[in-house]
Amino acid sequence: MGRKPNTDQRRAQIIEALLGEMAAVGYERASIRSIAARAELTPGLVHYHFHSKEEILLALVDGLIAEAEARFAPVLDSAETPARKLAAYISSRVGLGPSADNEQVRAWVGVIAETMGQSKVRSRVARWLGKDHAQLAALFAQAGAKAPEELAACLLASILGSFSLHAIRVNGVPRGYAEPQLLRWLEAVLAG
Amino acid sequence: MGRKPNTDQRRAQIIEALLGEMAAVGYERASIRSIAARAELTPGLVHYHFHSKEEILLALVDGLIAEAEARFAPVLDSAETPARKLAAYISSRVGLGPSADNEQVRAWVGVIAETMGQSKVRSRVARWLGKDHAQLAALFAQAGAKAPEELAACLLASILGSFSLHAIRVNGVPRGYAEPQLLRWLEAVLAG
Amino acid sequence: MGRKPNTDQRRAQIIEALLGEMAAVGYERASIRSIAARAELTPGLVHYHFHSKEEILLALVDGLIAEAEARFAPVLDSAETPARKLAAYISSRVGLGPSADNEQVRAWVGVIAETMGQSKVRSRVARWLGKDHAQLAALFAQAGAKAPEELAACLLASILGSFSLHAIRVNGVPRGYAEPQLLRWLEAVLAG
Amino acid sequence: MGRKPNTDQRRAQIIEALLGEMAAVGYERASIRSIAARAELTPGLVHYHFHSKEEILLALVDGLIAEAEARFAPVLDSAETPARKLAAYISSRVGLGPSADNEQVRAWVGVIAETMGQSKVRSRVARWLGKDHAQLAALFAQAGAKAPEELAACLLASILGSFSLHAIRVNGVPRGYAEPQLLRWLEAVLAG
DNA sequence: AATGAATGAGCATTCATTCAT
DNA sequence: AATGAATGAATGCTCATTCAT
Repeated sequence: MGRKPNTDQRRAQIIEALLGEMAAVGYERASIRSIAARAELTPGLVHYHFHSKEEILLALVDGLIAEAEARFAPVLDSAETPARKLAAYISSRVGLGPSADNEQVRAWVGVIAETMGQSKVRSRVARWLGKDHAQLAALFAQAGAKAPEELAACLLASILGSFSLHAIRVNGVPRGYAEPQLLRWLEAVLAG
Repeated sequence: MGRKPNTDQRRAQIIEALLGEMAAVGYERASIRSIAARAELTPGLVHYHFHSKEEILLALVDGLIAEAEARFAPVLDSAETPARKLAAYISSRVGLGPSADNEQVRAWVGVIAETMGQSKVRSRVARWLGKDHAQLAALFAQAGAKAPEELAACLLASILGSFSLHAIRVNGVPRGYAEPQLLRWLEAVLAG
Repeated sequence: MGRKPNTDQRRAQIIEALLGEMAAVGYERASIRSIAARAELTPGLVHYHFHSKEEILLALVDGLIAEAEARFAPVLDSAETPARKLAAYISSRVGLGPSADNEQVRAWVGVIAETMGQSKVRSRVARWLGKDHAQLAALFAQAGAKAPEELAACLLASILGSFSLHAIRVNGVPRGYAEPQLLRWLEAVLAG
Repeated sequence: MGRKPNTDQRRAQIIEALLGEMAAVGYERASIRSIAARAELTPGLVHYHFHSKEEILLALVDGLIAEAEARFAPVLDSAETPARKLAAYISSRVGLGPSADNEQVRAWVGVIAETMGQSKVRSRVARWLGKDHAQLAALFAQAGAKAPEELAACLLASILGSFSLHAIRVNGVPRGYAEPQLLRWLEAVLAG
């Protein structure tokens, strides 16, 4: 009857290891060896569970996207007004708490960079951000704001940028600045 | 007697080629060969003018920073109030026009990613952003805004993020959204 | 499950190939490619079994030293007087017979040269020769010879030099001169 | 009328620089650049005065041989008996004094190693040592020693080996051991 | 499912040498 | 005589990937 398949667990292990490597050294400098070492596996086994290095990256990207969506979806439903939904979006993206995962934020910066040279990564990320953008623009429109598409873009940019700023570790940048300031901005924008 | 040095020109050529490669495929996938090919030089000559690949990157980073500073410095002096200086900063960073260089923006995204794995790149970028952050925070303070350091960070993040968003080429994001929306945000924030 | 390791055999193969290359062209001109070709392996595999070229050299040096020691150790114990031990030492080093390995002698000359630029090689060789020197000096002292440390040095030098002379292939130098002449010298020195 | 040719001086400068580099890192690791730097010249100029790197080495070898011969020739004539001539030979080769040139000794070890891979170097060194060997053998024969050719080989080996031992810097080896011990050996050998 | 050997292309870099000035 | 740019082959090494066990 063979042994129990553990593919799912192994894949998760490997994806997690790539996340760590990307946060530490970036995608290109993460080798199959170093990923395997971090996952406490052998290099051969990594290729048994993933056809290629790119495939691990794509799985990681899918996972990061799914997690981000999972953080927003429940609040989206419970918030009642467009304004509250927008506020919930902001909090779900940059709010501190268990989600303020250093490695994940750094991995995102790496993913964004890979976006430029790897079309499959780009198409996944662009499709997701496009969807988010449309949703946010709709909420801004429902809330009666002017130039809702520009506002949505501005919000997305601020969030992505806060990841970069965090990754660069710039001196003088206060911790946890993003959520209150973006909420303040949201209020002003919806008011005027 | 002897041959006229042309190192300055060659170095500029090579740096420009790296800029193009980074915009196209990122730093790690830019090989000395591809850089040389883009600059129409031989690989050996690249190493004659630069000790290492990292050195080219550092020169590129220095150049990008110098250019960004050169765009802001003149307007800083001519603007008379802190509010106008902040507005000038925004325009100098994200304003469209001859400076809206596609390649440069994409190169910046690559540089930010390299920030995570190459300490020399990080220290240069972080030092520069730290200086900018301090300057912006001071201007916000002079303009009487609350939480000036957070505002400065928020502004920097929005700018960096607009580069990422641009590089990813997300569907639905309107062109040139950043300048008007950031100026709108600035106004609101300074109004109180 | 899994594949049987053959690293030991492969490493031996590679070390042997370096020995041959060193005898033929010296260490610096022995490339990983030429070593691999001689061992009938691919260059990548050489680096799979050895981290670096230097590591192969160090393994070779260790092997040469171990072999030299293995040739002397048994006779050391069976010889009964200091004089006989010294004679045994000479024979074990320069005696003709199955051990008069042309390649090995030439490799030694290469190793001695590498001693000058590679500190790890030097420290290994110097430590071993230092031990031998001390042992020889003690034996000379026990045999009642004057200036035992000088004699030990002179003996070591004569042996090393015989390797060089052999490698250079000087015309007129008779084969197998070293053992009888060094034994003759030993007798004279112990006599008076 | 053009400038005064300084080729001879430049060539001497370059040869001297190679000597220093060989003593420091060996022939293969001495690059034209490093040789030029040591000679305080430009790399291009090195190739103006020497057609190739090998040519510099050959000139250095010729110089080293000429110097060694120049040290022995005068004493050879002034010494009256074969025994004294042999003693003079030993002193001229390993005697301390102004001739105990560290760099030169180390360079010799490097030359001997190059002997193995570069036939032109080998032929020069082998021819010279062959001449010396014949001369020494003749002197031993005139002095009535048995096996003069073996003795001559043994003497040459002892001298070459003392260079190696010096280059390796073995702990415990007393300074200046070679001359007295070789003279002692000479006496014994001629007596018996 | 897992191991570790094996491959071959590619990498940054070094270097002797040539050449225009 | 001298400089410094330019070339192209070679080097040690890394790495994703494949494969036998």
